[in-house]
Amino acid sequence: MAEAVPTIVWFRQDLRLLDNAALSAAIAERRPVIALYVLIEQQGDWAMGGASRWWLHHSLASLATSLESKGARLMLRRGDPAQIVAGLAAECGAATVHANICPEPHWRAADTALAARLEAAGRRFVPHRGFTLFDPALIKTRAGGIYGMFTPFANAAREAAGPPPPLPEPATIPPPANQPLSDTLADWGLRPQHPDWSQGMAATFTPGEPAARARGRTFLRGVVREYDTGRDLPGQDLTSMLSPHLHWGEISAGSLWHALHRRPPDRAAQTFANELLWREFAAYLLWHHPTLPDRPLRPEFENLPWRHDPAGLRAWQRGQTGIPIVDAGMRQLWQTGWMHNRVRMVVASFLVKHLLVHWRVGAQWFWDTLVDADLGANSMNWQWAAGTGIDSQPFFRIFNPMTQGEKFDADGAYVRRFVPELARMPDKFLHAPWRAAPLVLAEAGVRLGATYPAPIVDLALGRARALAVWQQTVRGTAPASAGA
DNA sequence: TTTTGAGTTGTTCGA
DNA sequence: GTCGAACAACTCAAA
Repeated sequence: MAEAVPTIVWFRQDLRLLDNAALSAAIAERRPVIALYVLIEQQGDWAMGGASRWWLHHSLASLATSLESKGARLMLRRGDPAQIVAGLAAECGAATVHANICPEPHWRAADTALAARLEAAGRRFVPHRGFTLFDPALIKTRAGGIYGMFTPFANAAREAAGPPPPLPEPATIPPPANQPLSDTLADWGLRPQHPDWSQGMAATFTPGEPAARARGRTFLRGVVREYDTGRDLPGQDLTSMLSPHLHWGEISAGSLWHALHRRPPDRAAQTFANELLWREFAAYLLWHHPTLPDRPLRPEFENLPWRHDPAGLRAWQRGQTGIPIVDAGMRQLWQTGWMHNRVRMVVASFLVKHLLVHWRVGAQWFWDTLVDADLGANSMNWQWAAGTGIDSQPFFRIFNPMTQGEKFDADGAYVRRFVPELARMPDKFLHAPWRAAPLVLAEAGVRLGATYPAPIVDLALGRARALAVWQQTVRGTAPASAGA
């Protein structure tokens, strides 16, 4: 029998075996399957961040193990993806390349380039839906436009054709007779060294499909019941923490969607389904607005007078702003590669509104430090925080971080965990130590400006200044009584 | 085409 | 401490 022609399945942000349309389609061809991952040597602002690289290393190691248990091997190559994949197809004579579609502009550009190269060589690129629940190209307003608000989008999505039932994990994956050459994962240097700052992440997360499935199961069996109210409380572990697993595709959004819809409908499960639709909306917006990471969706905000404030930015990044809930969030991010959603809104609002630092600067810090860094979600949410994007709510909605702390971390469990120097402060002043009398501070062992910073910005003045700037930009008029 | 109802997540003030 | 109104009128999407 002649050497069988292999087919290629190209993994990107779908590092899983279960419910993987590209993988299942490749196996269905009944040819030897070459599983491939290509590391992109991407330059520029949105090159993969440090936390993402750490996650990717471990997720690829996990995927390689899973593939080996099915009889296949994971090929690793690095370089320009279209060139690498087309080159490998030529090298091994593959007729088809299967991949799951990703919404990021660089992946779409790579797919277009690859499809052209393959076609020119008489081969075929076969894209599949994998990252999103719905095909972003098919969700349009009645007038044929692109949705700019969440609720109408979500309503339309619920009426559209949803994800098919999850595909089973393949029993075996037939390998080619001759394995192409592969890079060695360790040589890619994705893990941090000198120093190795990944311990906090490793203590919080386990990358890879088995851990993703386990977390999904645990969440859907228990925690989701309290999701409706509990998800807003950063001091309690009542969120799914599935975001990095979803970003890397270790678990598919579709399988979670179906698991939710197999349950009797309750408010908590509906709230979680809504969060999946927010993830969907972010991918949709990035699909239709590829400039989302760099340009405000509302162009008048190009000219907002952002401040250059290296000292303020550094204090924010290190969790040394003197605002406890902000510092707790930024330290959680630095230590664990993740931040509670409620606190993300607070720290983003603080940077953008109180410090008047450009939202893209904040987005880039998140990009480098989050294990769940996702171009669509990160860009959409920072534009939301800055009021430059999808939300047409009034511009004067400015989070007061002290009030947010008192409301959502009333017992101070979150702040005390990540800002231990304030642990002995009484609840009443924990979120505003600058308001405490000297005796109270002394009894708690706190010296403002020494053991913990004094606030780097007066919250009332910062709010007034932001109101003035946004009002000027939105209405083109100076406010009646500018506070700054 | 025009009209109409509604929009993730807030804060402050004054009764 | 709690509650409702004001903030200020904009943009989106559907009818």
